[in-house]
Amino acid sequence: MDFFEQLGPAALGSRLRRLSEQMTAQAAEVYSLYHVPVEPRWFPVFYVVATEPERPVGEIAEAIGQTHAAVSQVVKELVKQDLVRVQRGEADLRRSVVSLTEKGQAAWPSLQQQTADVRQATEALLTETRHNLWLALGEMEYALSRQSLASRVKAIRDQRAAGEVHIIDYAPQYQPDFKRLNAEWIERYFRLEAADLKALDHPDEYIIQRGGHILLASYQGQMVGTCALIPMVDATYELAKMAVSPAAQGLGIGWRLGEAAIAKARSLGAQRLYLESNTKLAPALSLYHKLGFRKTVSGPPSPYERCNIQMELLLGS
Amino acid sequence: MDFFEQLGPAALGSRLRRLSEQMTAQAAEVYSLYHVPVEPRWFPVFYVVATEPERPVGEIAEAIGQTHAAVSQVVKELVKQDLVRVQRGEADLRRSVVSLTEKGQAAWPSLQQQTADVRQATEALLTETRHNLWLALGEMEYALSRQSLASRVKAIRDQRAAGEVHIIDYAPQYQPDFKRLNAEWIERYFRLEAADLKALDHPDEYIIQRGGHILLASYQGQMVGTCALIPMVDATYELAKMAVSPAAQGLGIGWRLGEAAIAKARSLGAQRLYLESNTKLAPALSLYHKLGFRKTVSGPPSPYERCNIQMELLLGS
DNA sequence: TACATTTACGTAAGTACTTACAAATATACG
DNA sequence: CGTATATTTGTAAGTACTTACGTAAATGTA
Repeated sequence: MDFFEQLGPAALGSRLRRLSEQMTAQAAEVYSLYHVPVEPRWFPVFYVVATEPERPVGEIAEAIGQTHAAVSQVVKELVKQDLVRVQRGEADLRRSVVSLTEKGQAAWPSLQQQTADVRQATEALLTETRHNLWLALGEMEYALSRQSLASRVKAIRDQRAAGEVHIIDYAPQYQPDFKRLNAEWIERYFRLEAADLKALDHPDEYIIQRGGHILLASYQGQMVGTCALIPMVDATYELAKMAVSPAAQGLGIGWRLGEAAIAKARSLGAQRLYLESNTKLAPALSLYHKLGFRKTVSGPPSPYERCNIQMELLLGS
Repeated sequence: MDFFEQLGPAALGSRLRRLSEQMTAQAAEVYSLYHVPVEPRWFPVFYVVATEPERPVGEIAEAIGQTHAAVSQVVKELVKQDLVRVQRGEADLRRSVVSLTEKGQAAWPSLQQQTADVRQATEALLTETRHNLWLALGEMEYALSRQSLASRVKAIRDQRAAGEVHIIDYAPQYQPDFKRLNAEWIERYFRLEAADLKALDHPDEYIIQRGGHILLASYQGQMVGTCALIPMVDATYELAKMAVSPAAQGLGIGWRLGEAAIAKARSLGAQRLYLESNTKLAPALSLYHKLGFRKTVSGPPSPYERCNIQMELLLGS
């Protein structure tokens, strides 16, 4: 059972489940000790109905933090046991208003007694420990309500990943990566056009030798992103061939590439960046917008079929 | 959601489950963040197989605190995903030895990375709170391993019940209770005999007026137990008509009645108590033994068919 | 060496919830 | 006032485990 020790808090979820299952099993024993005709899993619903009568299913569900479906099923059982009765709501016929039957009323005092005993036992248990589980649970729920575990983990991963992402300049040996990364997404959404193949197969000839630049992003020893700057007229560069591998998306690599490309453009004396894209590519457009690009209509006609939106970023001086 | 506040620690189990479900849901999100072809519920098994290769199913189950059936099912899934491979044990053909495939090996580093990130996030989360959940869980598991919740609750209930159990002397208005309590168990195990009916219907005539005594136990306003002392020859009294209502069993009422009867017999100058019972009634025999009764063969023939064992308790002087 | 018992495992079914979907009723909107 | 949308509930199916049970292999016993 050293699994939990080895893993430590990374197994917090599993450990919580294990203890909760243990408590559930214990609860079953406690119930058999008292002679109450109520099963442990019915308790929350029964408790709410007993303390606040005439509640509809939905409200009970909200009170105990379960779904209406679960409550509906438990109520069905309780009706079968003749512990509660269900009536249509008076004002709203959709509602199922639940209240105790005579048998339910009769069972309530014993159940209250049992609950009081369990509470006393648990409270004693909690004072036996140095770290109070009840308070810890409350604090943990509060902390998670402020920021979920998933987003906390993501923040840590992103921070770690940032240190492992490197933006490097093109070199001929990267041509296969450059082609693969671009072909991957183009073929997913559109189809490769002749203009694509020329640039992807011969980036040296069609981009570098014409005064352009290509940047690549590496992560954990693999090439996971690219983008290119291609000179146009009037101190304008086109930002093109922006691609990030699906396996590396969500790491902010597009942003890093974009920023690096803008910095490179500035250092080349560019006054303006221009790009073409497609409105189907929502995440890409949102990235461009965050980088400062805005929609324009002044661009030249595109050689690519798939382009239906043009954007620009004025760099000032 | 004031259900948990109202109930307090009595709802500890439910609250644990709720948080564990929340964590499970968060885990699913975390997994989708990393591009690992492993589902959250596979993790424990995968982890053990990755860190300690060539483990049979049973050992994996023990390490992660689940049943072998659960592990068997997860392994089946993992085999379908080509993440692990199963071989027959070399020395023991019953064993299913599990090890990682190449694909599993390939997924392992990412999973390790993810685990490290989750651990870091959770550790940060734990230091954010005043009461450390991880330590509290450990302490709670330890406390429960020393004494289960059920037995703690039972101790509290018994203590409370002891104050509510009263042993009182017979009065004519208790005749229906006296009859009901005895008839209840006799009819459950045997059948009512003529000798029973005489004593149960007319205790005044057949017991009290012959110098005998009847004790009753009341609990929460109800009569839940009886026993009788019937004079025999030679300063011997028969302990008879011992009965405790099934709904009140486990509260030590039999013990209280027995002790009261022994005290009463002493005060009457009895030198010996005698009783007849049946070997089918194991709990009753164990109670008599605890009260000091021992098996004997010296008794007179019983007027009751159901009796096949005789016991006595010498009171000394 | 034969036979009963124990051990290891897989499969089926149960459990206590969930999500997904469907039906009935209530409300909003032109 | 009719129709679209929202709300409330019940039912079915899924989930991630469990318990129960059956089979095969190993072990103990006479």
